[in-house]
Amino acid sequence: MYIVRVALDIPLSTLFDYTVDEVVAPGQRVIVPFGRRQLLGVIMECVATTSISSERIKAVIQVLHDSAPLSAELRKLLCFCSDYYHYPVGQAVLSALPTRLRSDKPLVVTPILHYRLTDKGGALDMGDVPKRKAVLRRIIAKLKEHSCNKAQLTALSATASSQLQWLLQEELVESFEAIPSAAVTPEAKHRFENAHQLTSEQQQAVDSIIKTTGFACFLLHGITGSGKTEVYVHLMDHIMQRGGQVLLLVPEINLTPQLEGYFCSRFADVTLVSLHSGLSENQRLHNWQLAQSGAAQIVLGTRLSIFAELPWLALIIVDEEHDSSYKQQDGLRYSARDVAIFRASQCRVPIVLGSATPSLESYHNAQTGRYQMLKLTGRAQADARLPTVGCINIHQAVMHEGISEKLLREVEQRLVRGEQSLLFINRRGYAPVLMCTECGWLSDCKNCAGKMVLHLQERRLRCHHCGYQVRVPAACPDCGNTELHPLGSGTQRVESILQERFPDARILRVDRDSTRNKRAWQVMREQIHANEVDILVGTQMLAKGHDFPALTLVGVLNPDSALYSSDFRAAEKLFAQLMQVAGRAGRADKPGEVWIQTAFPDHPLFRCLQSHDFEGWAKTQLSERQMAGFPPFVFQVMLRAEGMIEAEVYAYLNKARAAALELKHGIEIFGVVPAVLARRANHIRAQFLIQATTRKELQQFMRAWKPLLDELAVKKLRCFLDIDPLEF
DNA sequence: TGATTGGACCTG
DNA sequence: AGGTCCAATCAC
Repeated sequence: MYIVRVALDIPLSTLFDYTVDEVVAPGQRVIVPFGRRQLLGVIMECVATTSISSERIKAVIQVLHDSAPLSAELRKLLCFCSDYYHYPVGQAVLSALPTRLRSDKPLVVTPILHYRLTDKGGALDMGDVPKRKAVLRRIIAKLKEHSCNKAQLTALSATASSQLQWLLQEELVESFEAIPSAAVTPEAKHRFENAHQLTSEQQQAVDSIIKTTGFACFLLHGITGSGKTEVYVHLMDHIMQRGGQVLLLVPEINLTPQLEGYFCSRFADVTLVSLHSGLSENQRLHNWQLAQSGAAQIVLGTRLSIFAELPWLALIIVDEEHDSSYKQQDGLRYSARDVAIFRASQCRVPIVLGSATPSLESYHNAQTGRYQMLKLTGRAQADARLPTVGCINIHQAVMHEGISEKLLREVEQRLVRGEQSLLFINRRGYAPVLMCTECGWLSDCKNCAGKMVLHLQERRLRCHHCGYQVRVPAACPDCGNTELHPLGSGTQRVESILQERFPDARILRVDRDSTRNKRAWQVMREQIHANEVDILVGTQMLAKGHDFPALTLVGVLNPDSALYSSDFRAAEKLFAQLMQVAGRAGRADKPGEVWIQTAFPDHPLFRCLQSHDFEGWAKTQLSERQMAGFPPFVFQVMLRAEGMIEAEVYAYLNKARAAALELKHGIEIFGVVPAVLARRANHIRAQFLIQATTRKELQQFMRAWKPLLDELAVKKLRCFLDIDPLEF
């Protein structure tokens, strides 16, 4: 008879002890009785004794052998996260598993179909395939390199799936089942397409990283176009030569198919898998197991892939490390970048944080010597120039409904020259609020403290916080006045203004509304690349990744709200975003121009942007942060609560705050304040902040405070702790 | 009078 | 979380 300590998906910070009569290993999945029900759990420890009396302890119902046990390394990582983020250990463990492994239903492994050329297809000469069938040619070319799964092929184009059907019908391509292999040691069997000569800066960066043994954290600070990806490729090659696995984190799902295609083209015969929430359950499990068995040499994924098991992990890369999507905003509120650093140190492997605009946290750590700074200052293609950046003072310029005459002229020039323009505005919909010209009525949401956004196309007012929508009223609901006036502009309004001014221009709007359909964004990217678009209007979606070679003009419409935001990170975020969007312009042989419409053309943010001076910007920001006592000079935790009754929310937070003050830890405890959106979906939201000058102090305080918090917990309220919060 | 509903308590 | 137990409240 053995005793095991089991992690269960229960919001309690303990493990549960069970007896088991067979020999088991930690990390195995088990089914256990829990109250009246049965739950799936993971064995975290095998122990000799328990404090649970023999009458109360129950026996494991079944030990599952259909999946490999979680490694000690991953279990330790998850325990660290549970501890650091003060989140129930069982929920932390279970939330890291692919959904199929969290269910107590037996695992039926449905094989993933792969595709390869038949003999008939292999005999096909590229000359036989019509030039006009570009997608078909790409599929065949890809399959000539290696077999692919469906996801890899459909990533090539929006129409790839129907072309694949045709190829199968014609028996040029056949499918076969890929069986997840048993544990393997990766072999250096790949062929490396070393297409580019590294610049000396790139070579130096690669050399510094590969010469380290054990843990080291590098901040790869490289301007857009300086060839960070090429550094990654060379590092990966080096690691894979030695039989190691590489974990590459990227901020968004949208970026994985392109990157997956790119790395596959650089490394023939490499097993690369992606991990993100967009995969089917089956595919996700399959890829997870390929990583776990060691068969996948490269794992490319979003934040959740930081919990992938990699027995031969030898390098972690976090691309665009400043990106806030690395922070999970519900449940286990982890920062994948920070967890990655912990994981690298635990595994004694190097980690590379890459960015053109590092987070001030990382930049500060590099300045103080905790990380090693590696700089790429030159563009990889020597002839490519940085875009010129200028400001248009909106108080001195001739404006047409929010767009300056100057910017419109610039757009016109691009139209004449057959080049593309991009107008960047971080607001979707037609106008952010509708107003009555008579009585001043505003389109408030009935469930939230926010305003309903006017969507003219759909003729709806929509709340972006709770999803509530109504038809646009014909008259003011308060006074009956029929003159309702849209205030401010969003992407839809900019699109219609441009269409009016340039009736013949092909305008494409890219925001969450226009790309809601799964395929839509990919179709649009293809249109942009095929030069079927003259003017792009879009939100931050357009700023991330993706080169648009014909793009030579970027206009930024109203970024000023970030300059006087209550969120101390708003300016940092804006700088990164503008740097990124500016990087879209003029990447090929044509120089790019960026025009920013602002009321504050002399603001240091724009000054630094004009001279492409990240370092100057970072230094002014860091000294401001130091004076104000903000991160990265302090470490924070936020306690938030939401509930239907305002008094209950505040009563809970005030009690929690009193308990914190009572502990007399000498750390800073701020007052209870309403959240930025004080009411959302009819729930009152409030919060308070605690900060300390070191992580250690904060964690010591948390260890004393957390049990008191658990005692205060009220069922009717949703309460949660956010360690190292990014949003306020 | 039984039926419904909400809160406290517990899970090994 | 989700289930159970128990008591207050409700409809007739």
